[in-house]
Amino acid sequence: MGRSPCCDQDKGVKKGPWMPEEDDKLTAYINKNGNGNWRSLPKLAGLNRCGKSCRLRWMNYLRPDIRRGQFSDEEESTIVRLHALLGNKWSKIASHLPGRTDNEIKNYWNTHMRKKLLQMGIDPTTHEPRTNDLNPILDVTQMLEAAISNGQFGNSNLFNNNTALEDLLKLQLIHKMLQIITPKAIPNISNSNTNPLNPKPEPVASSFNTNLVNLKPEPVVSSFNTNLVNPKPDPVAGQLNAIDPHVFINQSTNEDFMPSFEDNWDGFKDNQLPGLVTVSQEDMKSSKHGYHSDQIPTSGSVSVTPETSDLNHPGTTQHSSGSDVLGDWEKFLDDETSDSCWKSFLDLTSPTSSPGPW
DNA sequence: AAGATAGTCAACCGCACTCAC
DNA sequence: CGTGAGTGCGGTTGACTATCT
Repeated sequence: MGRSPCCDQDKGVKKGPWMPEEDDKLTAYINKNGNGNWRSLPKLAGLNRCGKSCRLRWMNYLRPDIRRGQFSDEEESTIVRLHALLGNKWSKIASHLPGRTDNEIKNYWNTHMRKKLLQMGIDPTTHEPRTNDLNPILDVTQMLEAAISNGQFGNSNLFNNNTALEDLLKLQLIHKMLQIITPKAIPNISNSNTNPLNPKPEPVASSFNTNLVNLKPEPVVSSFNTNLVNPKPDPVAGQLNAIDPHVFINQSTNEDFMPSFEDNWDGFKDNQLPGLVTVSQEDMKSSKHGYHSDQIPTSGSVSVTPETSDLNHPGTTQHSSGSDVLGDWEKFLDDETSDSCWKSFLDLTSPTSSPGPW
């Protein structure tokens, strides 16, 4: 539109921090006359400021209903949820937080909450686990792919030979994904890095679940089908963007609504997962497929031996053999109450499924 | 103790929207 | 319908403060 600036900058209007006297003048004027026309207000109030500056000062600082000070946990939680829903619509977010200004929320987000989310391994923009945190998955996937096609494994194909190692690798993959989706529910296999191919320490998953995000395991299907596993748009996830179990958005109407997630969650948590599995390097080496020594992961959960593993996590069972674990998983997967998505997920990783990494 | 670096937050800038004319 | 004034909004800046070296 090419409109002229609201303030004639050549007239030397004051900029920068407001003096207490200016605040007094502005407050007194608005208290007396209201905040009608911002452009004419400065002159009428005897201020050498542009109207925009006056408006900003009033809206963000001088308004009597402004609430200042630390954000409460509840407010933080609300901001995270609303940001997941609305993005950087600070004014809309602010409208849900009485007494807070868009500017204050924006600053708080950029200085505190972004950092917090990043530390938790969450992309503050997408509210999804960060790509780097998917490396363990990708790595295991690559292992699986390599196992399928790599000549170094000899003529045998891991997947054509339905071995314990194959299953263990699958389970390892699932475990990593569960950890990312439900970090609290799925403890680490060990304190060591669980990424077999990348010895770098992972972002602190244990801090993932704070009162900020209020994480119960998220609806698995929507999480999986958004951008982690299946690049295809998911009809359910498309309508229910389950950033937070307590706040959903109907994207077609852009209105918040609260489905009964508790029921889903109850169903989910009742599905106790079988104990986690560890595979020692010896297991790998002794595999009948002749795991090439160069290919053996040197650290991480895949190579944790019973002697070195620290599996005394609550809910984690140490097994003397992989087959016992597989039995548990089999039961879990065969259980009528189990979420069928796990079955289909396992199917996805099988060689009979459609081509591609999954 | 002093300089460097990082963190915080008020304020500015410019674009976009609404509405009156 | 086109134009411009008024306003709202989001990104960015820069001054100030705290912490580190």
